[in-house]
Amino acid sequence: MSSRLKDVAARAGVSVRTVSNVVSGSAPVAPETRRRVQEVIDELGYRPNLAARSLRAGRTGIIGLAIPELHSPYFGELAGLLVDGAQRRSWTVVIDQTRGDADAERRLLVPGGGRMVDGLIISPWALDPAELAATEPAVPLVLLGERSPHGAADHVAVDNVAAADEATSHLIGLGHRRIAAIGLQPHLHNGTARLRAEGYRRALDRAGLPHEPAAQRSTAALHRADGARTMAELLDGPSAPDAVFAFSDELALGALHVAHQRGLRVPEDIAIVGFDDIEDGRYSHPALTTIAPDKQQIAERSLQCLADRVYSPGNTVPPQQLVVPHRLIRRGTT
Amino acid sequence: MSSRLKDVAARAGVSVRTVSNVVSGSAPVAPETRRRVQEVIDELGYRPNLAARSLRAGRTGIIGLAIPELHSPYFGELAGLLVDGAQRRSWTVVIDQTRGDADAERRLLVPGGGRMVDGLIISPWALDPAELAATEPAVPLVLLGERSPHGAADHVAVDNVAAADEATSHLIGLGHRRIAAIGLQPHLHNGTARLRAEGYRRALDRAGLPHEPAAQRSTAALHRADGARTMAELLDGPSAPDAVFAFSDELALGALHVAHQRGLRVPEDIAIVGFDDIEDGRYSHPALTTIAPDKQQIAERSLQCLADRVYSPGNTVPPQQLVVPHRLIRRGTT
DNA sequence: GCCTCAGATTGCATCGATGAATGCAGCGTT
DNA sequence: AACGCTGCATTCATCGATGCAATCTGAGGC
Repeated sequence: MSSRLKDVAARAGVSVRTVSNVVSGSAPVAPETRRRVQEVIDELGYRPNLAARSLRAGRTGIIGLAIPELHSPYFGELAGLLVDGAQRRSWTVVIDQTRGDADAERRLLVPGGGRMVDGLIISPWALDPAELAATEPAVPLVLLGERSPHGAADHVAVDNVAAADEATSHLIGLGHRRIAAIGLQPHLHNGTARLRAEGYRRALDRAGLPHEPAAQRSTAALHRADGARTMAELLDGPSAPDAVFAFSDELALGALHVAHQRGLRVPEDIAIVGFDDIEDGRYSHPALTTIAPDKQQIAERSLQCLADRVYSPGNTVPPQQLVVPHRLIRRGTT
Repeated sequence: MSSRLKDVAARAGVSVRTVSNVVSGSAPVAPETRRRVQEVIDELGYRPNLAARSLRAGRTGIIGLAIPELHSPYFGELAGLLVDGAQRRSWTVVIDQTRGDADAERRLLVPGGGRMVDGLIISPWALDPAELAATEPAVPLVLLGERSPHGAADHVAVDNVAAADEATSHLIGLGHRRIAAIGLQPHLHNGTARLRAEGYRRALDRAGLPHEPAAQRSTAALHRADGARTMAELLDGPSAPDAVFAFSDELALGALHVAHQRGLRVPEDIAIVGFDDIEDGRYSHPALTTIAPDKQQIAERSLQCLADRVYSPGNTVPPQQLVVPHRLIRRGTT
C-alpha cells in the first residue's frame, strides 16, 4: 500500500539512509544517485511516515487549540488566525471544544488527556484559575483571556478591566446614566467576565454613578439568545436602562434584536456597546459599537510563545503576561 | 522529563510488556500487579507516547478538515459539529484553511501534503472537479458540497439545485418578478455555486420569467462585503430588483445592510432569501429567510463515511453520493 | 505423583525514520 | 610511499509502544 524508505532503497539499489538523505537533505548525495532515487520516489509515490518522524524527533509539529466553541464568531475568527499563523510556521492545529465545561478543560491539561501536541493554546472559561495555576501541564501552555499571577503558563489577553472601563465611560460620556451590564458569569470561575465587570464598576464609580445590582445581569453563556433573553428582562423590569454594555458582541446583537422587536430606536432610546468586534457587528442595523481586541496580535503572540518554549531547550524564559492592545470602535449603536 | 513504559516497568519491578498490558488492557494482569503498576504510573505521571502508538498501529486517530475559512459562520458551525462528532469517536481534528485557493486544496490531496491524518474531509471551492476526480488521494476522502459522478471519494451535500429552486420559487410565489441572484463564481471551478445558479434559473423558467444577465451577479467571495457591494450595484443599476436570492447568508446579510442604508423597507420594498441558516440570520433585523441545510447530518454522515473506510480493511464499498435534507425557513425578510 | 491447562508474565521483533559512527574511494601533500 | 582529507554511502542503534510466541507458575484432574 503505502511505500517506505526501505522499498525505495531496494528499488533504487541504495541504502535506506541514502534515500533518507535525498528526502531530507541532511547529508550530501551525488547528483546521479539523487536523480535515480528521486525517480523511484516519484514512481512509487513515496510519502514519509510522519508518525515515525515524530517518534524519532520527539516533536509532532502539532499544536492544540482548546476553545469553548468553534461556532461562535469570536472564537471562529481567532481560530482562523491561529490556523493561518501555524500554517506559516509549518505547524498543524488540532482543535478541541470545551463547551464551557470545566471537566473538558481539565482533561486537556492533565496527563493522558494529551493529543500528541507539542503545545497547547487554551481559552479557559469554566476552570478555576487556582486549579489552573496549580496544574503542571504536560506541554507548554498559553492561556488566552486569563490573567493569573501564578502558574507556569504564558498569558495573552487584552486589559479587560481597562477595556470595559472604556466602553462604559464611552456610554457615560454620551449622557447615559442607567447603564446595564450583560454577561456576568458568577456560576463559573471565569476570569474574563469578572474583569470586565470590574472595569464596568470602576467606570461607574469614577462618574459617581451607583451600582444597581438589577442592572448587572448574569447569563448562562455569551450567545445571542442569552443577550436577547436578558434584554427582554431588563426592558420588562422596573427601571429599564438607557444603555447596555454587553460582554460580547453576540450578547449585544441579541439585545439589539429585542430592542428592534420592542420598537425601540437604537441608539436614541437605548445605546449598546459590545465586545469582540466580530464581523456581524459591522453589518448589523445599526452597526455595533464595540471594543476590538487586536485578534491578529493575540494569535501571533500566542504562537510566538509556543515557538519559544517548544524550540528553546534551555527554556529559561519565565512565564510571560502579554497584554494585547484593544480599541473602542464607535459605530451606529451609540 | 516525560516518562516511558520502561521507566514505569523498572520502578514497579515488572517488564515493559506488563505495564503496557495494564495501560491498554490487552492481556490479563493480576490484581495486585495491576495495583502496583498503576501506583507507579500515577506517581510518575506516565503518559503514553501517541506518536509511537501511531507508528505501531498504522493509524493516528487524526482526521483532517479542509475548509475555505474558519471565520465564516457557516464553516465555523460545521467545523464545530465535526469536531464534536470526532470527539465522540475519540478522534482528533486538524484544520486547514484553503482560503479558496486551488493550490492550497491541491496540496492537501497529493502525496506529501499529508498531515498525518487517517482521512480527510474537504470542502473544495476553487479546485476543478475533473482534477479532483482524477486524483488518487493518499487517504480516504469525503467531499462536501460537491457532486461529481467520478472519483474515489464519498460526497456529502444537499441537493443544491432543488434548494435554490425552492428559494427562488418562494420569492416568485410571493409575487416578486425581478429576482436577482447574488454569488455566482464563474472565476472558480465551483460546483456548488454553479448548481445554485442552475436551480435559480430552473425556477425562473418554470414561472416563465426571463433570465436577466444583469440580475445574475458574480462575487469574488461569499462574504458580507461582497453582498453589500453587489446589492449597491443592483440598486444603482437601471432596473433594481424587487427580490434577491443570495447564495449564502453572509451575502444576504451584507445585502440587507445596504438595503437599510438606502432606506428601503424589507421585505416590503425588497425581499431577501439567503442560504446556510447561520445563527446571525436568526437575529438580524428583520430575521433572514433562508435555506437551512441539515448541518448536523452533514457532519455526522461525513464522519460515518470516514469511519467506514478507515476501519474497514476490505473497503469494498463503492464511493457514495449522500444527499442531506434541507428546508426553507421563512422569517422576516420575505 | 504426573500431566494438563489457564492465567500471568516475559523477551524479542517490529512499526518507519534518523543521529552517530564507520567504511571507503580518490586526491593532494610532504 | 605514506598520510590525511573530503565527499559519499553504509551499518547500527534508537525513538516508545505493541503483536507474537515462549515461558513460568500454580491449581486441579486422574
